[in-house]
Amino acid sequence: MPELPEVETIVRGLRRTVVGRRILRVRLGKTDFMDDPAAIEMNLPGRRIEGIERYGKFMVVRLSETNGDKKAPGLLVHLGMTGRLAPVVTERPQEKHTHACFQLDDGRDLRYTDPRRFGRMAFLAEVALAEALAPLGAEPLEVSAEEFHKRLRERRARIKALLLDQHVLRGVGNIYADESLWRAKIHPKRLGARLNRKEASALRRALQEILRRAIALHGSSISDFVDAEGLPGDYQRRHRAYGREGKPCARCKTQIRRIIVAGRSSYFCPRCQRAPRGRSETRRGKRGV
DNA sequence: CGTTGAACCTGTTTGC
DNA sequence: TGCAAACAGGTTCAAC
Repeated sequence: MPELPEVETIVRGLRRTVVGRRILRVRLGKTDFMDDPAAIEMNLPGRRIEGIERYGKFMVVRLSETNGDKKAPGLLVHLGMTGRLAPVVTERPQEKHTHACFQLDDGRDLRYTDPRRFGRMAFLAEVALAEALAPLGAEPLEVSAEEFHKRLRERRARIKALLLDQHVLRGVGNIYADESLWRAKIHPKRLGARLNRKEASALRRALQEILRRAIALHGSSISDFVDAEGLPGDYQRRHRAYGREGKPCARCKTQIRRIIVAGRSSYFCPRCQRAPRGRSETRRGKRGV
């Protein structure tokens, strides 16, 4: 469900609705996806939510210090595929798959639900938070053209794999990778390092425009994604490649195809997005010397 | 290094 | 209708 635009949507909603609130009490359900559930239960009550930040697909709920024990502590949250984090009135019955319920001081709970439990949750102090986020790559909306191109040239994987690799860029997932490749007319199997400056530049621009637009429309709601206020996103109606197998390309009417690249379904237009030629980009490299 | 496939877990959709 | 297979917005790890 959640890629950068969806996480950004949630973060913005939470900033408006829960920052400043104090956590009174914690109730946990299944905890197998949490780093240290006991630490969450023990450390959150009594702390105030100071702010919420996004790093790629991660959210950091900044918490107040208590008696100087933990320095600049925060709750690190990743929504995985099906995670949701939203405030609801305490009276509301718990939805199925609610694994964390943080009772706030204003009659609401901040609840985390996640059927598949691919998400992640951890209470961490300043240093541990920084360590957890350090391996992440560049923020797609901030990366310069030069750095973007450089990061692609440093690696020898396919462009689709690079876009999905959170160590290269943070926050891009399967939908926005395919959408940006379609827009930039680049085949997902191309080697990232072989994109020329113009192509890299076009891809960065496509990615940024798509992400900005998706954020403006509150993300893509494919099954049941809803923001902090329970509203679905609208960007799924703008999808030009993702999930459109067999449907006509919006540019040339050729049927969109689905192939597996980097282990993920990849949708593309076989006419607009030319396949890499020769063996060089599909196999090992040049023939034996 | 890079790729592939499997694993983690549950729910929904598709196909026979 | 029923059941099984395929698939899902993500990440990680073993094996090649």
